[in-house]
Amino acid sequence: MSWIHVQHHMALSPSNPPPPPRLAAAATTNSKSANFSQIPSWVSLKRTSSSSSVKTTPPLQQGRVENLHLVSLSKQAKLKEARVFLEQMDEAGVYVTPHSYESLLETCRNLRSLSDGIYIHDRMRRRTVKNPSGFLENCVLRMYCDCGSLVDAQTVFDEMADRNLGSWVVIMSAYAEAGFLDQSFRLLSDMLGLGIKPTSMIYTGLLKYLVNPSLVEIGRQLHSHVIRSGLGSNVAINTAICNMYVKCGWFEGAKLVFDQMDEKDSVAWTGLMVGYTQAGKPEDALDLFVKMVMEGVELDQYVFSIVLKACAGLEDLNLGRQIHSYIVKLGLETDVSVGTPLVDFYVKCVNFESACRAFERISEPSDVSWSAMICGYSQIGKFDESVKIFKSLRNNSLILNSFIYTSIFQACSALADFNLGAQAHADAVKRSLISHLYGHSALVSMYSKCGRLDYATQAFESIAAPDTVAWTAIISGNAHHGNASEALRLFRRMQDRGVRPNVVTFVAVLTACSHSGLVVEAKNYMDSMHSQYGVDPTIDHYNSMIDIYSRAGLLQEAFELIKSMPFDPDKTSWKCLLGGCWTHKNLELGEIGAANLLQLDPEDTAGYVLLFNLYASTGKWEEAAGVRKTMTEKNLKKELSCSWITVKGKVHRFIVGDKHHPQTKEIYSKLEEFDQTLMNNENGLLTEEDDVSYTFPERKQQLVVHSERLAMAFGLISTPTNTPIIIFKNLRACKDCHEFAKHLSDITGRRIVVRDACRFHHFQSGQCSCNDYW
DNA sequence: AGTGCTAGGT
Repeated sequence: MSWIHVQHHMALSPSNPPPPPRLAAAATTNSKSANFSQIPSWVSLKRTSSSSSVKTTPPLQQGRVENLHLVSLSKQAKLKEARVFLEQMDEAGVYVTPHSYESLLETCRNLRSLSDGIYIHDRMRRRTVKNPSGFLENCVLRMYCDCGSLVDAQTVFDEMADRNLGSWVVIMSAYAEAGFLDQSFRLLSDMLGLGIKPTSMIYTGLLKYLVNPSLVEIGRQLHSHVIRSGLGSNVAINTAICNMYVKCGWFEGAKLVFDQMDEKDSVAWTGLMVGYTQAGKPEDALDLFVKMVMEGVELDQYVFSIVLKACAGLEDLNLGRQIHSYIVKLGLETDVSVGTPLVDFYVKCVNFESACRAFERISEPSDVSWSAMICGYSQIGKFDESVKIFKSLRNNSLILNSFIYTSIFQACSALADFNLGAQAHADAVKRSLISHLYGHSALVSMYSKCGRLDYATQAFESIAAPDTVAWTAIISGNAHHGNASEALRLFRRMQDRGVRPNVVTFVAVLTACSHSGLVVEAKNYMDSMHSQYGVDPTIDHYNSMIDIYSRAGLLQEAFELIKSMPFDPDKTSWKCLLGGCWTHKNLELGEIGAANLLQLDPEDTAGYVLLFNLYASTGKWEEAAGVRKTMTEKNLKKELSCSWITVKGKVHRFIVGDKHHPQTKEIYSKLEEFDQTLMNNENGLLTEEDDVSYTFPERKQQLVVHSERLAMAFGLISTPTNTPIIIFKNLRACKDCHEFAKHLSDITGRRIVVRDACRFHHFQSGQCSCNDYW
């Protein structure tokens, strides 16, 4: 039994749509030559009695249903099934129509599946398609080009019987896109040699791949050729030339061409504005917009998207609002291509409420619109809202893109949510939605900030060609985990690979030095930044250096640097000095530091705390009392200290002296097992966790357990002994708790990781990775 | 035919 002898009828007409494919149900009664077991019943043409009654309809073309099924498989991107089905059609001798081939080739192109494309092409040559039309040949050609096999494309092109202008466009553009401009131009001269007159498509196909400053000379030559060939007034070509010049950074050329265009529509204007905006000249783009409006050019949604981007670049809230009202007047604010950049504009101007309102007006928000909102929430620190959007998009099977995943990795970094971060990572891998570099760098940083430097390293190693940002992420990760030597080794490896460090890289390098007390090395990096790397130090670098000197007790050097650096010292500069003065008990410089700090910000709580400690540690109790009094008068309250730990995906938060946790009893009794001399606060200093009233000497008996210890104790009783206890806290670790963690790691044999506001501490066998230097 | 918005590292 073969299909081609079976009658066709109306089963597939619109009024009687086919039932959904029932793949398994159809696997029944086929015999002999062809095995049709995988064909849905509505394709195999065995019909029941009811169908034979519709005899009035003329039989459709033989093989029609099979070809429809083939096209349907290909449209669903089921190329594997399509190949199996093709073979069955072959065996049954069913003709495959050119339209089916066209559809299959298109799917191969879209999926970039060269192997399937080769298979289809082979089959076309072997089988029925003896004289393919020029159109179908072009489909094959385009398939090879899009699948990246220019060699095959060239062979097809050379052997084409029915070459048309489209064929030339396809192969020339493909060579240009792949960077083989010499081949494109070789073909252009072949073409001219054959007396074929190129159309505008030929030129625009080439011009769009010349948008690189190094190619501007070639672009100029092509431009002059275009003029000589008589196409100098073609709008499309001139627009493309204009785009090429502006994206090559040759603004005069672009303007010249633009001004000489007789007719220019919004596309030409938009292109030029894009060029200016990308080149960091948003003002010029906005000038063009004003001109455009005055000349009465019709404005479309694309115009507004780029204008809003320009406004966002300038963070010009006023101008943006004016344009917004213009958009509303034109009734364009519900259009997703206008609404989305509008949301982004308000986010960039840190006006989240307006962003929300703009978002609400979009009639059909796209994944890009949601992406902009996710960024907005992250920007105002509402990372949990970002995560909420992500989860609801995912649960509702809405479209997600690599931008969204990148933002979610960032949110997980900020929330230190390892579980969600790892889940999102797996999810993104499954959907092939990790952006090549952006996503990977965000992953490196996410894993590192979640305390998993091992995963961060793995994520980094999986990047084929890490760029400056990716290297910086892994260097910074090692720096914060206290692996200074590894950080510096990576810094050298980066340079060996020819990747240039930038300002941020040096922040990471100095951070590594700072956390390990590498004063000399830091000084060398600082000195070589400008001379050797051409990177000018910013105040952040100077502050790092001040911090390094101060921690090392080189307070005079720190002070000299503050006075001599080419920036006005900011709060951080003085705070670094003051911190060092406390640790190294230098009253004189400490008072200078505190005076300057409190002059810059009289409300800086940390400044008072440091000064209090400085006085207390040098026995100046009267002065210390004065500081405390000032704090009370100013009603300065410290940020509430808290520590948290994730157990089985649930976050357990503790504050100082917390007794709210359901397992409070077990937690406190666990703590009592450990040495009482390691209770906190024994030295009477004010720590980050303490309320001022608890820490005064006369009150020192009133001990309150720090949040960090509560979290550690809870970790001990609720996690398996072979796993590290990972604690996060919002403030810096206090010295006593640090000692306590060392002690705990020693007697319990557990690995303990504590991330405080500055860095990670890895405790093992009574030692900390920071070597007590932090 | 030629055009747009969203993302990484301190």
